[in-house]
Order: sequence, then structure tokens, then C-alpha cells
Amino acid sequence: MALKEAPQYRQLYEKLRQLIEDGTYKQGDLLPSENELCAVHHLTRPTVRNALDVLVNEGFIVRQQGKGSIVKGKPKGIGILSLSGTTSAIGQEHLTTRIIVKPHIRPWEQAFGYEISEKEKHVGCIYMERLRLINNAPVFYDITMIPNLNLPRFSSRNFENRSLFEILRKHYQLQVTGGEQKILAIRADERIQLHFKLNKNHPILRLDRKLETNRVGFAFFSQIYCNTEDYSLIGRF
Amino acid sequence: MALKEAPQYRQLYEKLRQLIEDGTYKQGDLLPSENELCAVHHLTRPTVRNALDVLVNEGFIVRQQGKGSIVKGKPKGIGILSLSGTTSAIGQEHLTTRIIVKPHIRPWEQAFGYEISEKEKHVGCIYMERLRLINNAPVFYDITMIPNLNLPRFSSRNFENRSLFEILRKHYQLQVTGGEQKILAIRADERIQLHFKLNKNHPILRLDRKLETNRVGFAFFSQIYCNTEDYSLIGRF
DNA sequence: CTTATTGACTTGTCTATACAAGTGCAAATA
DNA sequence: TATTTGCACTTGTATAGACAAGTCAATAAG
Repeated sequence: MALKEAPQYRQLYEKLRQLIEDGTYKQGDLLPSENELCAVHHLTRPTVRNALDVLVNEGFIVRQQGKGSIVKGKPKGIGILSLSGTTSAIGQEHLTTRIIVKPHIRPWEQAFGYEISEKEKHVGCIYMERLRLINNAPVFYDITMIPNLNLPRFSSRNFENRSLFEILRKHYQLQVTGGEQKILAIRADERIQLHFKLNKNHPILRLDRKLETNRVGFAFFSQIYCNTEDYSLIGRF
Repeated sequence: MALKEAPQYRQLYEKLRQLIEDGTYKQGDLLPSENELCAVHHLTRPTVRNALDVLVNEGFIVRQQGKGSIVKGKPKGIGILSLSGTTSAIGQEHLTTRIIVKPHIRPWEQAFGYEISEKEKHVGCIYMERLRLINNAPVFYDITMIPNLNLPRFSSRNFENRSLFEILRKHYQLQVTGGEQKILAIRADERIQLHFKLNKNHPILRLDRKLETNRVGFAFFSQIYCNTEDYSLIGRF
């Protein structure tokens, strides 16, 4: 399974995104104009625009006709709603992960309200539960269920410090391309109270997500409980 | 201020979206191929692809190389997270709106955590509160704050049955192009308890939104309280 | 009958080009 | 001096065409 080089617009997108996250381009700055980017990277404008389109969709920049591409400020909260996992969304430095239930294979019980195919049901799922802490305070509790399809040695990998998304990308060439989610406010049940050290009936935000990948028909599922008392979720639309 | 015709890719997008929402194209159906759409609408493929890109971004279709553009099923919950207002998100038939605080001009107090410019602060804001009911059950309570900039006769318009977004579009050529939102779970306070007829401390979902428009620098703000007991919010990313 | 191959059709990526339309500043004008 | 005009620069829209790569079914080969 050879690693194919990413398309050029994707490469440019990654570079620009990196420069924004670095702080090389700060809030309010203008990116180089499309024509400049063309010249520097030896691409044509449609290709450059394709890269910028992605940045717009993900909320990194806004474009203004006649002016340029303006870098938006980083949202202050947690960008978990947009894409990627929590690790890339809040910066790895403050985040620690505690495995509560180690990855293991079990039959499907449910997929948080999403439908799963017969084939998925047949092979079972890789199940894990993790607690995520920001500055040592528990903020997320997530349950992940991944169809056990062509993922050799998955259960034995180390998820402590590495992001699930990174492992999927590097070892299995799997990239999350999008997804769907339901969001509700619920009362903390006993298990959540315990993990979050909260009083009974504390309001908790729950996300039921289906995450789609670049492998056709391959999606996985997660349910995330969030304590939004100190950190609120942020998303763009 | 002449109304300019929408660009062609936008027109095609509207047509296709309409056909999907009509049910002409159902879940799992393939849209006509890009080349067919080119021929029928007398456009070139980049233009057609531009229209399809928007449909993909909004979650109406997925594209599969070698196969075609596949219509996705309508999410069952409430598509309030993506774009547009609640009216278009859940269908007007079941939704009724009750004005709690009629639109009036008042000074800014805050903008739900978002920053506002000096000019916006100077002109004041149009403020309103509305309760929204689905099948006669209160589900949303929203507070809207709009900068009082070039919106003649706005306060005297009728918001009972028409969507705010529709009024902004038709009378002021204002279109919401995107935005940012924070999401938290909170306890219902007294006012919300009253409107939603809930017990004390019932968990409630709150959205603090900044909505950006096609008029450069013009954004408005809303805070939405949701009872997610019977309806959960749905979003794509 | 089963398996491999071909080929038509699909979307994905990319080049090259053209003109429209908004922005902002400098130069010309009143 | 104050205002308008013009120009250079930006992004927005659109055309035309090329090749890569995935899908699927009909066809050929075993």
C-alpha cells in the first residue's frame, strides 16, 4: 500500500495552515495574494484558490474582494466541532489523556444512534474509553467505536500521548474527511460525575458523532461528554 | 441599489438543493453526472463543480470518484448548527414563533462574549427576544442583537411568521455567509424555566453566535437556548 | 462456470487564460 | 484645499481542455 503524495493544493493548504498556527501570519494579517502564491509555489490560480477555499471552509481566513485573504483570530475556546480530534484542536501541550477502557474488540451494541451495515456488525468493533484533561482538569470523556476492518495491530497501539487521528493517518492512511454530529445537553450520570468530580445533575454537553474517512464506506463513531463549565466548544459554520 | 443576478454556480446550487429538499432526488440517489449537468445547463465543468462543492460543504451530497454524486439523507434532528436560521432548518410547517421582546433600539450591553467595534457601539443595537415552538412545545429561546446600521424601518417589521434571515435578505440584501459559535451546557435559570415550563436545574444547551454577512464588517449576534430533551441539534463538519 | 481484462463512464487534479468587480492610493482637477 | 478621476492591485466568476484514477459491467479467456 504505497503512500501517494498529497495533491498540490493540499500541500499548499498544509503549509499555509502551519504558518497561521505558528503565528507567522497573525490575526488581521493579509496572506500573500493569490498571484504571489502562484509565482512562489509554481502553481496556477485555480489550484491556489482551491487551497484557500479549504482554509476558508475551516475558518482560518476570510477573503475580501479587492483586498486579500485576511487571517482570522484563533477561536479562544475549543475547536472540537470543526474537524480533527481534540489534540490538534486545543494544542497538545495542555492536554493529557487517560485510558479508562483499553482498546479491545467487542460486538457492536449501538453506534450512538447511527446506523451500521451488516458487514460492520459482523466484524465487530474496536472499543475504547478515554478521559481527557486540560491542565489536569477533566474536561472530556469519550467513547470511540471503530469497525474492525483492515486495522492490524490496532488494539495494541499506544494512545496515551498520540492522537487517534494521527495514528489512523500514519499507520493506516486513513484521514477523517468530515462527519455528522448530534449535540445535546444532559444531566451528568453517575459515571460522568465520578470522572469529572462533579455534583449530581451537573449539566453536561454530549456529542454523538459519526466520522467519515477517505476510505469509501469506512466511518467510525464517538460519543463525547464535555464539561463546559470552564471551556466552551467553538465551531464555525 | 440594484439587485444583481446571482452567479451561475450559485443558481445551479439553488436548483439542485431545491430538488433534493423536494425529494426529487432521494437518499442514495445519484445526481446527474457533472458532464450531464454541463450539457443541460450550458456550463463548463469547473462551474458545475463549484456548485457541487457548496452542496458537499453543506452536507447535501457526497462525491465518490468513479461513481458520482450521492445524495445524503436529511439529518433527522435540527440543522441549526450549519447555516441559515431555524426556520429553514426544520421546515416552517411545525414551527411557530412568539415575540417576547419586540424589536427596539437600545445601547449595547454585551454581545455574548464577542467583541464589537466603536462604530457599532455608537449606533446602538436592535434587540429582540423570541420563543420558538415546535408542534406547540417550546424548544428555542433566542435573543438577537443587530447593529443599527442602515436598516431603515427594521424595528417595525413583522417577525411572527417570517424568518429573520428572509427579511434581511429581501429588504436589505443581506445574506448570512458564515459565523462562529460557542456551545455550552447550562442549568435552566428562572426565565428559561418559565418559558420552557421546566423543572429547576434542567440541563439546557446554549449557543452564543456571531453571524457574518455579505456586507463587509457587518455581523450580528444571537444567543439561543435549546431544550434538547426531545430534539437534538445536528451539524456537519 | 469462474476469473481476468477491457473499456466506457465517473469524479479528482491541474494548467492556461480572460474579464468582472471591489479596494485603496496617487495624481489630476475644480 | 477638497473632490474626483484613474490606475494598479486584489479576489470573483467563467471558459476550455487535458490527463489521472476509481467504478462497474460487459466481454474474453481459462
